[in-house]
Amino acid sequence: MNAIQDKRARILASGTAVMLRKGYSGTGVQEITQGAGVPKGSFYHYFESKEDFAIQALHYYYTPRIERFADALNASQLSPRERILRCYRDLVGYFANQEQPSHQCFIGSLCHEMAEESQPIGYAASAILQRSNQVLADCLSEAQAAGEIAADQDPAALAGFVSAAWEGALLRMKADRQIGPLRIFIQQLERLLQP
Amino acid sequence: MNAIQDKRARILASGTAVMLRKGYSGTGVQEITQGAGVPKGSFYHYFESKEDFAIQALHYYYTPRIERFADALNASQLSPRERILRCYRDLVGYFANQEQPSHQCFIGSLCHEMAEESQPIGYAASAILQRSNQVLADCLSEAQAAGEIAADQDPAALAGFVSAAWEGALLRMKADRQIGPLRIFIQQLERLLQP
DNA sequence: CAGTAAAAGTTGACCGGTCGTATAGTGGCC
DNA sequence: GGCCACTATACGACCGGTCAACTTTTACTG
Repeated sequence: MNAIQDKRARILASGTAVMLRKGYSGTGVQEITQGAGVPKGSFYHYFESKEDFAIQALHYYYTPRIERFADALNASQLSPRERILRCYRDLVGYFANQEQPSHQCFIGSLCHEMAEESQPIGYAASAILQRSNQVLADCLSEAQAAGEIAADQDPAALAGFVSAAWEGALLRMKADRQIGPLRIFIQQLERLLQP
Repeated sequence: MNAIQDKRARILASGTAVMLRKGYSGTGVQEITQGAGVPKGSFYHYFESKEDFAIQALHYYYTPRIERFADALNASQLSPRERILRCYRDLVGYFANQEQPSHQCFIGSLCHEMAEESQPIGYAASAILQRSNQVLADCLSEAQAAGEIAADQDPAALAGFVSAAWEGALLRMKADRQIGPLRIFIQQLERLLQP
């Protein structure tokens, strides 16, 4: 009972890590199971296919992250606007502390590679992005009610724009290998979140 | 002389198209040469390796695009701000006319997959993004001089932010299979480009 | 309980293919 | 005949996925 959960989790952990680095096509089932220390045959016992695995991995990876994101945006003594800014500033700080700024956006890489070829993966990715968007939109709505951002902004639309811009900034950082794009993002975000 | 250029170009054209759809790892050398109608053996006569090919393909694909982008942003009777907006509106219009909105961002997908694993690809991608950025920044600078956008904005930074946001919007469109994210981008861009 | 048979869970050897790449050769031109 | 741009072929490695065989659990019987 616990054992099967354990193996499944180990495959998920190992596979997510590898896919994060090498992408979907670049990752072999063998490499995943090897990293997890389980026989290759087990992979297809716990997952229907590599595609199915990727979908499970997406949820495995993002469920706790979205939860933490929501916590950071909800429970705080700061104003809604400041909570959002702090969130992103913290993220930038995290990357700034790396000697070689690098980041693998799991959902971004999976989308680019597979959203078109595989509808199920596209759906899963879309659902996760939507959930994350909702969290941010709720906080923006709160900020709007507090008069911290312009009243004529649609919170959901603004949330989508901010998420997209962040995604793009991460990609740019990856290419440039420096956090300049993230600093620009913060600077523009501050400007965007104004009454 | 012409023949070798022709074959090289055909490999580039075919390979770029395939990689656009399937990504770097998902594309086989065989598939590329098959699509180009040349023997597989020829591939390594014209390109050092698959990695080298990807870099050449990046330039092959983006050089004319950046040129057209620059033309659209330079030679026009419209104001700089309107030229930028029209550019992006046209792009959105293009996607809106597809029954199934889809887009493959070559550079985005290559970055996600390879920017980290392969430094040469990362460099090439970074250089192209920078060139594209410069074009937009120049136009923004012009708009600023004309008093169309806020004077305290750094044109280069703003250009980077806009590009990143566009990139993210495209990715989101790909996952959602609808152009909502692009419409949001336009709406926020209009707001961003204001005195 | 002990014994056992059926069911469920687990796995590694193996499948047909494709991968990126090296190289020995081919055919045509000086 | 010598040269060289070009390509057919072969290579070992690895791909995602299958499945028969093995092990463990479960359920039931005497």
